[in-house]
Amino acid sequence: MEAKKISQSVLKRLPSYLSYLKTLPEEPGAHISATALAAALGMGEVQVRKDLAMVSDGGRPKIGYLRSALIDDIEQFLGYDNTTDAVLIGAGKLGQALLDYRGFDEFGLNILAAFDARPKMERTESGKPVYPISNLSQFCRTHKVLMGIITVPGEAAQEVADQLIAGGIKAIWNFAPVRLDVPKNILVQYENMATSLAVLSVHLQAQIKEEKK
Amino acid sequence: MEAKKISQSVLKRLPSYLSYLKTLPEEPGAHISATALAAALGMGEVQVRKDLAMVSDGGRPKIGYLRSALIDDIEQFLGYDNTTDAVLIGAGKLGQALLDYRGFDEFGLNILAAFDARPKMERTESGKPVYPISNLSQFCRTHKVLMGIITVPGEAAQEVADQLIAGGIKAIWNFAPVRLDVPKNILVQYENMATSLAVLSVHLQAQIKEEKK
DNA sequence: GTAAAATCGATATGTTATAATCGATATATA
DNA sequence: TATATATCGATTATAACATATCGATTTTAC
Repeated sequence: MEAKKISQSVLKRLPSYLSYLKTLPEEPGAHISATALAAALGMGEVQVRKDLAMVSDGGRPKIGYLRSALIDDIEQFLGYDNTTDAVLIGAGKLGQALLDYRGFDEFGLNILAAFDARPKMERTESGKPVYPISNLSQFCRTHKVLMGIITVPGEAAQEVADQLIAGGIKAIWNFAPVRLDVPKNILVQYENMATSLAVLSVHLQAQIKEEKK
Repeated sequence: MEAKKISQSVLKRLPSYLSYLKTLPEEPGAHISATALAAALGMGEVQVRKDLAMVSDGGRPKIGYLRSALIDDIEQFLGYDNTTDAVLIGAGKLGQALLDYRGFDEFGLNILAAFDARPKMERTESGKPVYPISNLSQFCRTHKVLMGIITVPGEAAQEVADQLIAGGIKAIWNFAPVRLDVPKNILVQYENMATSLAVLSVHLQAQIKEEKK
């Protein structure tokens, strides 16, 4: 199955399928239909079928997809089968939470080390080293790191990004609440709590208004 | 300016405008044009104009929008002018990071207290109380809390959600990597790191492939 | 062996979001 | 005062996306 071009929307739905499939028991010959998947996740069955058709080619009528094969297909498509190395900058609470999160290897993500302007410790709880930020771009170059995770305060984020790019990084996962100015071949994925809050807030306002009626 | 219905996409862009506007100097009579905003954020100027037209009505040709009025309009639209109370469940690293984040009041969000299955402390660094989870729904009812923030491990998330709903909550901000089963008048906003990772991962795969050529 | 049921895949339709174009308006400058 | 310029706002066109419908295929049950 060779990918051509995939829309952002489809791409963002794939992890849901994957995570649901993994909750299912691991019976060797177990199959699952697009219909069943759709019902379980509360989505349209046509959409699920179309999405799966993008990454796999194994659906059989009356049977569905072979669970294990489907998992492999999605993981391969998402590139979770080969691990990518990353560095994290900003060893505050949020940074440590990410550093010690054990679930990332499931996504093929391996955080090599953390950097901080003023390291308070040599290693995190899970044993990841914490270096001073001055070594950052050097480290990225020598270890051929492709991804940087930014968890520093907003004021420092742009400078960190610049150093990451100088170190040869190709993608940035940005938790700082600022927009980064980067060359256009660098992908920045914003983990934007503000947008989530906006959605929630507007919903709550509407609820409150509704109740007053 | 009374809102009718607004699309999710527009809604999610509004915080960007707001945050950019706030970085501008606070000169009393300062104006900003939709064109300038678009250029600064790297977006299409038409889209910006349409978005702003949804929440404000003050654009004047050759002048643009009055900065302060525009900020007020967006904030009012997003409901950031009246604060909503929230509780947070799961006082691990991520939970503490959110508890101690001082930026939430800017969004009208006020976290009253944290709950944990096994509280390790009475108060967090910033002085927020940490209670045992058994008091959760009682607390929500007596304080009329409308929003719950879930930062527990995936296995515990559904049970926490049930208790929140029993306590009368209307919206859930879910950081646990599972889909929650809730009544349909309850809004669940997923803070889904997996989707972000998927986007990043696919981009990196493409980059690597590109380089090999 | 045949019929029924269920599922896939493809095509078609409708809806929504994005982008482009054009005229109107207000300010600044000559 | 008149003209040029920049910006808004509305209208229209384009594209992406989600949803619905249909036929083909395969398994199961009788």
